[in-house]
Amino acid sequence: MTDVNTMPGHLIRRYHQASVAIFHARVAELGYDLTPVQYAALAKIEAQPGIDQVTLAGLIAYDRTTIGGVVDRLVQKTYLVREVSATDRRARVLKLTELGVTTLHRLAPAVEEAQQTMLSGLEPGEQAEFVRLLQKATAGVNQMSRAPLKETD
Amino acid sequence: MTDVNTMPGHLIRRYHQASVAIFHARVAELGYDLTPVQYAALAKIEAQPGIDQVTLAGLIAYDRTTIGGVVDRLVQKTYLVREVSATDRRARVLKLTELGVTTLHRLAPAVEEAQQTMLSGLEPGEQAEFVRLLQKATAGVNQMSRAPLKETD
DNA sequence: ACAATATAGTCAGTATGCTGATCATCAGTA
DNA sequence: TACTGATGATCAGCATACTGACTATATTGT
Repeated sequence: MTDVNTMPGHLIRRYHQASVAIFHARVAELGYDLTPVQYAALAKIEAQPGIDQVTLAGLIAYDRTTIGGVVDRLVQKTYLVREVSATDRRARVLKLTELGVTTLHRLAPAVEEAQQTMLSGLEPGEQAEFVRLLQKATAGVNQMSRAPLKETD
Repeated sequence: MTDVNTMPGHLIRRYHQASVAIFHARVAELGYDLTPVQYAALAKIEAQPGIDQVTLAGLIAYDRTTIGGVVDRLVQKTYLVREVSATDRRARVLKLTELGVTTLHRLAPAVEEAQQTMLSGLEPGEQAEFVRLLQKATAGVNQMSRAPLKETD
């Protein structure tokens, strides 16, 4: 009898679910309403101002269709500015606003705490090993996703 | 500089993404179009015929709102029958159809293979340890999800 | 220069998940 | 019995993700 609750795929789904809930709770405590995906996008755009949407998607392993909506919402919240690229009129260039930068820095500690909370079921000694294996396992299946990571970072 | 690509939350999102893609690919090879969530629901209903939606949701850690739509689609595909409970007119009782049972059994090997593929980035020795840690970590954050697992199984 | 191809982005449609509200029904109690 | 609260299910609305198709613009090859 193969119980779904012992299958990696099902465990991953549940863990992801909880991880999003934890992130949301921490961020809400500070009075913000940013999703993990939105946060990751902001963080990457800060690191590489002027990045276009497809490159951004590659750097954080998003689907290029999804990124459009994410950027829309961030622009709407005035964390971002999206402009047509001067060198390629197909491309949209992304930059953080001042509010975007402030928000990102203000949320950083809460995001770090959320990561710790996600690992709180493990012994301190197990946590590092788990993250190592998670990185390795994720790297192993990277190409099987529609939105693989492309680290030209 | 804390890169999101080293954060557990971000890794688990990516891993989940790939895991769904792998599942979908394997199932599509057999000519089916079932999602991981739909498969898990079918598997649990087979194990407990006549289960109601809330109990089902608890057993596989779904949100009770989500389960409605999942069941809708499974009913539409004629894998399931949903009837008003004889003992509690609020509740909907779920049972597999013959097609549902056949499909479930036909997909089982592909689902097993998908689980193996998800772990393929790890050494054989690491896989068991990873699954153990994943189970432990997931159990540790179970209560922080809106849809915690309730195993009265 | 022109045709073929590739790329950036969007749109429509579908499936999970969530929040918060509502409705119907059930169970316990005054 | 009538009231109160709890519970099963649904609905509206939003945010990720996916598929597949489409437009506009660049690039490449002849």
